[in-house]
Amino acid sequence: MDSTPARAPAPRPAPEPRPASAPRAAVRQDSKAGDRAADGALTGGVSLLRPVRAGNAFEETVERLLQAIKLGVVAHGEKLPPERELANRLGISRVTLREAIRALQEAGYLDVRRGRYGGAFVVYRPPRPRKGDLRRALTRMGEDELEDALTFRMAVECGAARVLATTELTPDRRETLKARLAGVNDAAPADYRRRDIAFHLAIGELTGSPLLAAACADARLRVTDLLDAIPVLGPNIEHAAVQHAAIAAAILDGDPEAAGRAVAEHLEGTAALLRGFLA
Amino acid sequence: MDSTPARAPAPRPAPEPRPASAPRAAVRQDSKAGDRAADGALTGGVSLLRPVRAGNAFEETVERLLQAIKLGVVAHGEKLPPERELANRLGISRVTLREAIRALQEAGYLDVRRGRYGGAFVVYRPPRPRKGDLRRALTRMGEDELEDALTFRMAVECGAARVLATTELTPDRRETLKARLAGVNDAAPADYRRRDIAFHLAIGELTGSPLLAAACADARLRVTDLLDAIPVLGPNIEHAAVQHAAIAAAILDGDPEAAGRAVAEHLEGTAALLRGFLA
DNA sequence: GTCCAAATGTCTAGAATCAGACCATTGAAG
DNA sequence: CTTCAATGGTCTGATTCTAGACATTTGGAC
Repeated sequence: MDSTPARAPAPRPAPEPRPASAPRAAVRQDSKAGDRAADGALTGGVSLLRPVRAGNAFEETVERLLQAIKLGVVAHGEKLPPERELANRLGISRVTLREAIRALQEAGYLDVRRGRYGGAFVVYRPPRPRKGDLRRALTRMGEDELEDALTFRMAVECGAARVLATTELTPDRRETLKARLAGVNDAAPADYRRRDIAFHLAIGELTGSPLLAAACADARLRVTDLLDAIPVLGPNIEHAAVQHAAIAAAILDGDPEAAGRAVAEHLEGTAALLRGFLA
Repeated sequence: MDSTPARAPAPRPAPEPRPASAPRAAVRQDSKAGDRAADGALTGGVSLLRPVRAGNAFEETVERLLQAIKLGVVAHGEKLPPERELANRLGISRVTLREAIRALQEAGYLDVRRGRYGGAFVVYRPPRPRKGDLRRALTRMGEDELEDALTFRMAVECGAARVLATTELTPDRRETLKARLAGVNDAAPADYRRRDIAFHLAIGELTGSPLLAAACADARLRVTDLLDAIPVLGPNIEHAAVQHAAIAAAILDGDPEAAGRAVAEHLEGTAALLRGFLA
């Protein structure tokens, strides 16, 4: 602790649970909404006048990198892109990026080595879930937020699957989808979640729409902590395998409705699983 | 041009067209994707290592407010919330917000009055579209980006409709949906777009998921400039009315598949209309 | 007519962020 | 063993953004 850098004397890589100011009230049904529905002001203000930024650049960067690590986008043993390039891609200055990396390093997610062939290597494996993890994770995000995340994910992934099933897919892309499906089924237990994520993200990415791909990734990572907190059980895996197969089949068949339905069923199952562990 | 303020000597409320560096290649099909599909690195990096922020706070704020105005969330003659409150909701400092408001004022979107009952009043009506507007709007965003936006919107709105049709709706919410539908049908031509937007946004908002509502708003505003650039024609309105009715009916019926299909058809129509004007 | 509340307008000090130049370390190639 | 290229490490000055105090304007209530 000799030469403390300019800022962030105690950076918090796991951003403290937000104040969550008001006590939550399940899905408030804004009763005034109906009044001026026909022609008055739109209620849209709620969605448009929301915060422009989620936090300062440092916090958002830590969050992003942590997501990339937890989702397995950069797997254990791999390294992040060089600082200069990464800073560029993230649209932030190198200084800020380095602060974020340092925070993740101190939190034990990264191992930074210098010199040629150096870099920021990921040293992190999803921990075996322990009892109480789920409760703790839920406390951090709140019930409303969970419902929000689940609903969001349902909509976005169903939509993506539907779109993908409508698209004329190149052989390349068909292969990718099949490979990802096989990947999940072949996965060792320790790697299951990562492969599962890969399959789900593929649906978004194969549409060729960066916006949609980003939305799918966003939707998924909002439930990562929760899902990481429940054990991967045999029967669930088998159940999921059937559903995954149905999703892939519907997409490859070019049947949008079936694709949407299959995804909905699958995610409904996941949501039920989560709720089950909470009850 | 006498007393130039501290910063932003020439704030650009309509952000200059991004460099769009490389010549566009329609939906690049990344042929390397298949290789490591099964177990290697996810391609997800594309979505996760994207820019953390879209610009500086000032630019993003201008953009947001402009969207709120163009989407009609704050209609002509209404005023924005007080600066302090708005700055709070947007999560930025009052100084930054004021700069954004000033820029919009100088660009002729807002009329700011002080004193009690003062505020920033919207003085803007969507201009009558003129020939060439569409081309110009498209030049600003690029073809890839247009396809991206259309795909994104398709997925998100279909998903939202599906979710909404699955939900048990309160009478209140059913009424809101019906009212918005009626609103579009009753609209004077000048107000048509605003009411149309209101109907579409309602689908997202009624799900009760802020994330989903925001995604729907985001999806819609990415095509606002384009849609504002094509005239509102009688036959199209009638066609849209039928489709709107089908969407609402499917949702109120609780038929997710029909809802998804109806939205897909409607948006396909809109997309075709756009492409038609471009061909 | 006076007062007051609600709004915009102004200022300042300090923190966060940036761009870019330069230094230090490392491991491979020659 | 020397050299070199790729990488992380450090520093600095300028810019942007923030928080909060304080000033001014306005129109209604009494």
